[in-house]
Order: sequence, then C-alpha cells, then structure tokens
Amino acid sequence: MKKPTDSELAILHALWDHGPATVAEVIGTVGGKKPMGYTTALKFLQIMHEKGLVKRDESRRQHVYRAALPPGRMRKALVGDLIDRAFGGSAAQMVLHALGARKVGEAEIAEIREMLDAMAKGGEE
Amino acid sequence: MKKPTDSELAILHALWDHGPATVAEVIGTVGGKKPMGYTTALKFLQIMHEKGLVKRDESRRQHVYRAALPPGRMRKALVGDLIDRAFGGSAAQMVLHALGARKVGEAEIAEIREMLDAMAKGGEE
DNA sequence: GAATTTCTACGAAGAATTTCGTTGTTAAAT
DNA sequence: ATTTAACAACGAAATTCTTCGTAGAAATTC
Repeated sequence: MKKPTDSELAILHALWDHGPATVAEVIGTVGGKKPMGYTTALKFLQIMHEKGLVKRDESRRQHVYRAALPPGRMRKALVGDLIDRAFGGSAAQMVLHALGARKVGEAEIAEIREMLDAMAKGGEE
Repeated sequence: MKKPTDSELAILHALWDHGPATVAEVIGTVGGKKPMGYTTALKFLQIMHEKGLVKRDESRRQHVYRAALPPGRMRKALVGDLIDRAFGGSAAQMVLHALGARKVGEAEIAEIREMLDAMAKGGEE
C-alpha cells in the first residue's frame, strides 16, 4: 500500500469526515487556506483512484468517491511508517513525543491508561 | 521549519545515531537496501544545508555535517504534523493507534504510565 | 431542439525529489 | 614534480507532485 501524499491525505480526511462524496462535496469539506480548484480536486481523486486509495461509483454522472481504507487502517499504517522512519521502530518513543507535542484531556488520558492495561494483560505469556 | 523528505529523514537519522559525520560516514550509517551513491548523499547534504536541516564544518577538507535540530525537537515536530494531518489534531487518537501498530515492552509501558501521571498532575489548575 | 451549464478526461506546465555523471580543486603518493 | 586519489560543486535527467486550462460529453434550460 503506497503512502498518500499530504494533499491526498487531506482529501482522505475529507472523505472520512463526510462519507462518500462528489468532487464538489470534497472541495467543500477539505480544509486549507485557499479553497481547492475544481479540476485540481478532480485530478487528485483520479490519481488516487488509479493508486487504489479511493473507490468510486460511476453509476451516476457525478461520480461518488469514497476512501478505499477505513480511517483506522490507514492511520495505523501512517503511524507505523513514522515510527520506523523517525523513531527507530520504537512505538513507545513515538508515544512519549506525541504526548508532549499536543495537549491531551483527562478523559483521553484515562482512555490511554485503559489501553495500556489491556496490553499489559494480553501481552504476558 | 520545513519538513524533511523521507530521504532527508533517513540521513538525519544517520546523523543522530552517528554524531557529526562526513559524507562517507553518512553513507556507511544510513540504512536502506542499496547503499547510497556518494554524489547522491553529498547532494542531499548540500540541499539539506541550504534548507537549514544540517550544519556543516568546512574547516577541514572533508566537510563534517551534523543535524541542525536535536532528535527530540525534530521528532516532536514530525509527530505534531502527523497528528494534525491524519488524526484531526488529537494526540490521544494517535497514541492509541501507535500502541496498536507496534509491539511495546513492559518497561516502556511503565514509562508511558509515568508520563501520563506527570501530565495528570501538572495539567490540573 | 439550440444554447447553456455541469461534469469528466486529458494534457501540460511548474515545482520538488531523487539520482548520478562530469568538472575542477585540493591533498596524497610515487 | 608529476601522477593519482579524494573531495566538493555543479548540472542535468528521470520521476513525482501540484495546479490548472481546455476539450468533449452529458444533462438542463429556455
């Protein structure tokens, strides 16, 4: 699975948030300072379709695009990639840096603790 | 601060691991299937020097390169970037995915717990 | 049904990335 | 001192990424 470029990831994000979408809907959903031009967005979606990053429904004239992978799988792949490229393969190092890089609420801290508990239990054998 | 490309990050990794290094030393340290050609590595280092990603000592004929940023700062920037681009700004979501993406040892789990404890204490006010 | 609008497809231009050959210069070896 | 080896600098080719203009087809409007 080829890694999406930054622009492609922005579009995937829009598709995850919005669900299956036409070109115009993608443009409306995707963030960014300048709104993305129509043909630019279309071209990205065509390229991503070639790469297998999105699928599309051509039954209507307005093609409807959707992400080929659910966000969880793509995100895990992206995190794993960065762990290998920037953290020498250590997920723990990445986690420590992530916790320092952005604020995390109490509820989320609790959620992470639960995950750690589950891992500690399941990981022994 | 401009984000390094994948190749540039590989070279930064080599510099962090090895410390200040000549072109030949970088080639010897950097991973990858094919060993990187000499002029290729040199060109990368020159470009990275222009971008400010590395500094170099030209007092000797063999220029000695070193990473401009310590690994911690660059890594935090890269993690923050991915949090924004792929996780809608949620560090907690990235952490949960990171823990699922690679194995984490018990000692490291304990280390993460300590970090969470410290954050929970310091974060209340 | 002709004109206008709304799409997709195609192509191309500019920028960035990656790789390597060549050139010229400095240092080392004979 | 002349030759050889090591090195930085430069340029260029191949590739990918990003953006947009134009053309043609399908639908809608008048």
